[in-house]
Amino acid sequence: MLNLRFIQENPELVVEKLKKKNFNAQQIVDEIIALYKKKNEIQAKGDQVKSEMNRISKEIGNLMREGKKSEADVAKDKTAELKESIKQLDEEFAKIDDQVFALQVQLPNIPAEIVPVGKTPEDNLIVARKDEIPVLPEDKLPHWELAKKYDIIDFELGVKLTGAGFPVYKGKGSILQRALINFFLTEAGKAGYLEVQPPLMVNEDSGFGTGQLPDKEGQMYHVTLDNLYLIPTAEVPVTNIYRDVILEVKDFPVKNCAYSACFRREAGSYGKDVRGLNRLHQFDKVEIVQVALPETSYERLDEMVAHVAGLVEKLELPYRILRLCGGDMSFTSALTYDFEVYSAAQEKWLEVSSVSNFESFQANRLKLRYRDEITKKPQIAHTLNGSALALPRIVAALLENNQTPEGIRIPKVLVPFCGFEMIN
RNA sequence: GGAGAGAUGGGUGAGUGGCUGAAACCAGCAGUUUGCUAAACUGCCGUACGGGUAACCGUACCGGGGGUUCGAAUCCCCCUCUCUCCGCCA
Repeated sequence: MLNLRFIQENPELVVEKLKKKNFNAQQIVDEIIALYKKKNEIQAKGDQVKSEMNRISKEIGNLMREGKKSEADVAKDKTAELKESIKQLDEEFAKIDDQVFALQVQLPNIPAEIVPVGKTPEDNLIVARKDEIPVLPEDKLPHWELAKKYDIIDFELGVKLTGAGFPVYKGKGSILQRALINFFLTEAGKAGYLEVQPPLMVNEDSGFGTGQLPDKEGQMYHVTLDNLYLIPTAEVPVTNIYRDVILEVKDFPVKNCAYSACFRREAGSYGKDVRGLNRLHQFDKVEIVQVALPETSYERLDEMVAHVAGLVEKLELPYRILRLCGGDMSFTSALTYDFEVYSAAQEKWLEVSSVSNFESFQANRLKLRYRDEITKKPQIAHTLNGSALALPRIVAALLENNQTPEGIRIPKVLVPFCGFEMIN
């Protein structure tokens, strides 16, 4: 959510910058400014009337204490009109306030200066690549076939228990999952992230704080009986730790990591792109989250990107890093880097991580602030997060790229976590 | 699920209709004293919106929403959450 004052003071800038996200903000911004002006007028008027009301009330109190009941009654007569006026102004104010808010939440975050112009994933900018594609035998298999061959992931069993997109990991498949989670958390810990285990369900306030609600309600599983949402990513509970918090400068940088299962409805996505592990309703992910000072948040973003790059390197996977173009970025992000690994049997790139700086967009909703050392006033902080990493597509690439006639080779770095070197 | 108690500023905790945006204490910040540390003393010390270059001023906020009243942290209603006991249970 963009700051109201900021919109009001920089309307042309907002409209201009949002064009990069292929978003025409002109009308919304115009309406916001008109309403904002009106809102201020009503507030000024209301505050004045309330001030008068408070003054009379105090006077009545004094008169009563002095026993001047008849004078107090005279004063009381004056209040009826003021009271009615306050009621009307309050109602009008609330109405406009709601209208402004409804418009405000429709505006996406402003993209950073270096975000490439573009509309589709083709316009994303490849900023780094390490893409020596492994040479696989003629009879190479996609991961869903390998999963069946070695009996490590059972998609049909998941359908029986729950439905499509809820696979059952078995034996070495299950151990591989556990090993990856442990590896990712260990690496994050080494990089200074404090590990947390968050709840897997969140309330509405949390959903709003990170931007899932109200716009993307259909993406989450909703437990209606208790009005809770299954988290689509640990970003939601972990970032919301800092909702309504005022940090001190000495608290920075704030770095948290968390493993969680993630739940996504993925309504409307079917077909060959969702085969096997490519797109699931439930999957595992280790997330890294940072709260940063505005002036250093882009340094923190670079640090996070470097951390994620280190992970895919250690897993010996071909990868590339994309700087997302305006049209492919999320609503809430100011700058996003996607990581893709190459899945050599499917012969396609799979997104395994998305690392973003949200600047003050989430923090505004979260009321996440820090106390400025000089002015001592609360200022909006910046939030960032990234996958480090999401498991299923990593597993898909590992299985496909490391298949050999003898079985599937486990990358060296994972062997101590797995306890075996081959899946066979 | 049943019964009861409660929700006040960073923390503890006072406050049953006006002099309370809120005592006191602790923590924190600035200063005085001090050879250093400690202690003592003095002052400051919530957030948001609006106005003002600023000092500051106005308004709102004592879990959330509504009501009574000239006036509500305080009285009434609804909701949420927390705690205690009982039941159930990993």
